[in-house]
Amino acid sequence: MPEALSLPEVPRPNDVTSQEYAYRRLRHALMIGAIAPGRALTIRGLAEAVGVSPTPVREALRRLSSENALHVLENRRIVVPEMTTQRFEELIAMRCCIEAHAAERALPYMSDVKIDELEMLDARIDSAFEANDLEASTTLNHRFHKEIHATNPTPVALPMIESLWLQLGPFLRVAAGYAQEYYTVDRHKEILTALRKRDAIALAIAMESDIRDGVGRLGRTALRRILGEAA
Amino acid sequence: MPEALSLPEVPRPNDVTSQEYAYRRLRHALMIGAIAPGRALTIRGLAEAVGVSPTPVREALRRLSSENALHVLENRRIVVPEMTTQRFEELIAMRCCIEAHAAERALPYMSDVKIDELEMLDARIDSAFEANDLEASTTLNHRFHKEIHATNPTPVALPMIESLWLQLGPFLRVAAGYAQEYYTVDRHKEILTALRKRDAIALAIAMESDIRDGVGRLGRTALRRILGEAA
DNA sequence: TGGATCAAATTGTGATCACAAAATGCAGTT
DNA sequence: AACTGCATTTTGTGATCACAATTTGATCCA
Repeated sequence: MPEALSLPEVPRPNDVTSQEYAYRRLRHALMIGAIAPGRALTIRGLAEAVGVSPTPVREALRRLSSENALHVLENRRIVVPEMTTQRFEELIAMRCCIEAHAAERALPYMSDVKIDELEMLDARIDSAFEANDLEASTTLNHRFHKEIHATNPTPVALPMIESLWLQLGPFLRVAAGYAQEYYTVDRHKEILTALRKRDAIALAIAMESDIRDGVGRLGRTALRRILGEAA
Repeated sequence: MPEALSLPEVPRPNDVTSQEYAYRRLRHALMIGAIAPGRALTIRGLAEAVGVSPTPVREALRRLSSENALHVLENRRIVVPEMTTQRFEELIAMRCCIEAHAAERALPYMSDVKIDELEMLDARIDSAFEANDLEASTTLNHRFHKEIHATNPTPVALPMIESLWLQLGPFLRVAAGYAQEYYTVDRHKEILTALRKRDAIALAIAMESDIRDGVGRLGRTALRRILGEAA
């Protein structure tokens, strides 16, 4: 019998369907790395954990699978995907590609008050970081990026970016566990500077640096150690 | 009562689930533009059209929604998204961004025999194009691009690219209907030349030109006319 | 003619059940 | 101790049913 799965609580407004609620619970758990790569998920197990019947859970699982946050094996068993060097490198490269693109397109719509708000958000990220609060730091970092990309409302880019975050999520906690000190040079400051100057090229570079230095460096060292141990 | 929905047939191997089959039927229909933007889809209607019960259809619909090929309104009604100038421009720009990226990364893995195969595929596209066979021409064009991107097996990029095709699909037939003569300069030749030279920059440029000149130009004129008529 | 009202039909949602396939656990054998 | 064979349990799948919300369409009134 698999150990019971506990999903972090998530607020449930009155009008959300069971399917949507199951989706949010599971998605949030994956996003903050609460479920380890390789973990197998059963429909009935999730149904019990969330407190709904199997039917809405199945729909939630299909959604997550389509976002590539879950993987359905040929056995039809559903698992959190394992991370490999190749996949990790691809995810980071794709994040750079799309997020630089999205940031550049958002730049013309960026206002000074918006940049002020981003600066305040960055301060909160620093606090969460110093407090070693991985969940808050991850969530706030996502919000920082999302606020930038969503300045120009982009129905196309945002879902793709969030899918990439979701795919990196489960690996985050693993990576953080392997890095003795997971600090990052604060590239957000460079992003903010580029925004203030309305410098598209500097913005793209800063965005790429932030991604590669943050998750990128963290994950690479973690992967090296994991693979090293396995060998 | 809404007019009955007829979905193009799709082969059904013995071991595919009803849910997967419903997904494939609907996805293919959307991809080749067989369902018009704005069309509302009902679960029971689809279940009857596909010949399964509502349950697997619901899962298929969730998958397509997560790929942004369908849109769930607040009424919980599910519709094929309408195309707007902004969304169209975004989809094309995103295709350029990701497909150029993917093609560049595939380039080092490209063999001469593979390029030969692509050349033969391109010839078939020309034939389908001259025969005014929109479905075949669309399918083969997708295959041409997919063969390039999948040269380096990319579990990350491919699903995102296909999601973009899927979002453009329903609009394709509309666009083709508005263009009196939908011909395109054959940019595939430029792509092939860049591949043979192993020229990454030329490849990215050719890829972008192909996308913008093909669907891009076609859609832009169509949108202009549609919006012109509406005004 | 245009708009409000209300009953009937339609639709999405979620739980339950039955079934088949796969995984699991336990003997028994070598 | 390791492997095989078989019964049991677990698991995914799909159909059906009940229920609530929405939509539809006809009727009535101004």
